[in-house]
Amino acid sequence: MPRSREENERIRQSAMANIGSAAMEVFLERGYHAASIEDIAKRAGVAKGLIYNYYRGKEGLLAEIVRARTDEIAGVIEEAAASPEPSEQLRRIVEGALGHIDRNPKAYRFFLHLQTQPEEDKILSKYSEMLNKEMSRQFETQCDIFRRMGAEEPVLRSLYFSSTLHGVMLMKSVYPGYPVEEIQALIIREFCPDRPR
Amino acid sequence: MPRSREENERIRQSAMANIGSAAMEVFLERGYHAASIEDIAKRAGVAKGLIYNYYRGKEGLLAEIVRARTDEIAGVIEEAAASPEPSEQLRRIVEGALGHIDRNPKAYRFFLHLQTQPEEDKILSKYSEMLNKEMSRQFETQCDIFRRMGAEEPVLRSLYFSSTLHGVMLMKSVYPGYPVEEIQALIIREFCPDRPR
DNA sequence: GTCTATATTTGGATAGAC
DNA sequence: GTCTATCCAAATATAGAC
Repeated sequence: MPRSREENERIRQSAMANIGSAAMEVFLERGYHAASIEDIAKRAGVAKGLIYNYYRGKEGLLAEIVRARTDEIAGVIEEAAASPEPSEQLRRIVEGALGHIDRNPKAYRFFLHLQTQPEEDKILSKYSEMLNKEMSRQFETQCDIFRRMGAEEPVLRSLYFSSTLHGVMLMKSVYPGYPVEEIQALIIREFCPDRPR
Repeated sequence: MPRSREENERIRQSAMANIGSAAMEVFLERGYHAASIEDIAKRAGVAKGLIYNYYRGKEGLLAEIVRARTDEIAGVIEEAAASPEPSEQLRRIVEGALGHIDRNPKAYRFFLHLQTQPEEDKILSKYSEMLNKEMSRQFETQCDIFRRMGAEEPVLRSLYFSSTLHGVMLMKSVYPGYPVEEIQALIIREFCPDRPR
């Protein structure tokens, strides 16, 4: 007796998710170029061939992962924007960004690895581009926040803020024992003035 | 008539340097994994086979480049240490680091790409390790500087300083129009108090 | 000392059986 | 829907001629 359509659909969904998360794991562990389809198939417990049934190939897998990441970045902004207070918004950005990286340092490392890909790499630079674009959006919002806080040079200040924040994320993702908590406090003290004054 | 030993030696030196710098160029342009020996040979204007006469292979070429980089890092510290004034030392570190990256953004990007290589990549993580070690040395010196400046928490402050500095380098190497000059002024204002007080 | 030709390996992708 | 077997391209590395 043939499987029902619903049953098939469920199987497809589950297989696809399974392969997707296996790919995520292997990419984080090995990096994009060094990761092989073979590895991913092994990790997912399926045959190589099956992967091509669900994804366009290695690049298709990456595309999926990058999309998930941009969603995540957008989520942090959205979270921050929910507050009416600019100083509080900034604090949420800091906490959102550092909290996420603290939970999963390998992920940020991977994306950083991706973003530092040489531009000449036509395949990968496309995805690096996507990440940059999302970060640009975040940056715009940030500039607004600084404007509303009455900064003299909001854009420059926002840039300085971003630099610091990304520097911290970078260090955290590269050096295991990095004390995020303390540093986070420093950033907040530096950039987020207390409301009551 | 056979060539003299000196002549041979000269030719060897020159060929080796030629290949080495070609490798550097191609690595910066393409990244380690994507760069092929073929590319490097073409760039150097020699045959593929010859490269193996001078280097152990692709990895040997990378080793050479990383060694050059660690020397460069050490150079910045040395330069800074030449000043007796701690605040001035710090300023030299900032200027040295940012100056270098401004002159050659691709290089920093490449090394960052290398350092964000997943740890599981046994081959590359070795070189990533070498870079980290040199940076640790730099960090130690930095802590001393902050100590001598009378900071309350020199290590934490040094860490924060490094984070900011590397964040700026990261942004500069990824975003073309990044205004290093202005940001550099901000850092110096923040971390390097004027001597006369 | 350098080149050309070739061996070897690896990994992405496809075709067809079950 | 999944697997096995195979193809094909690319790239590292080596052998041997000049």
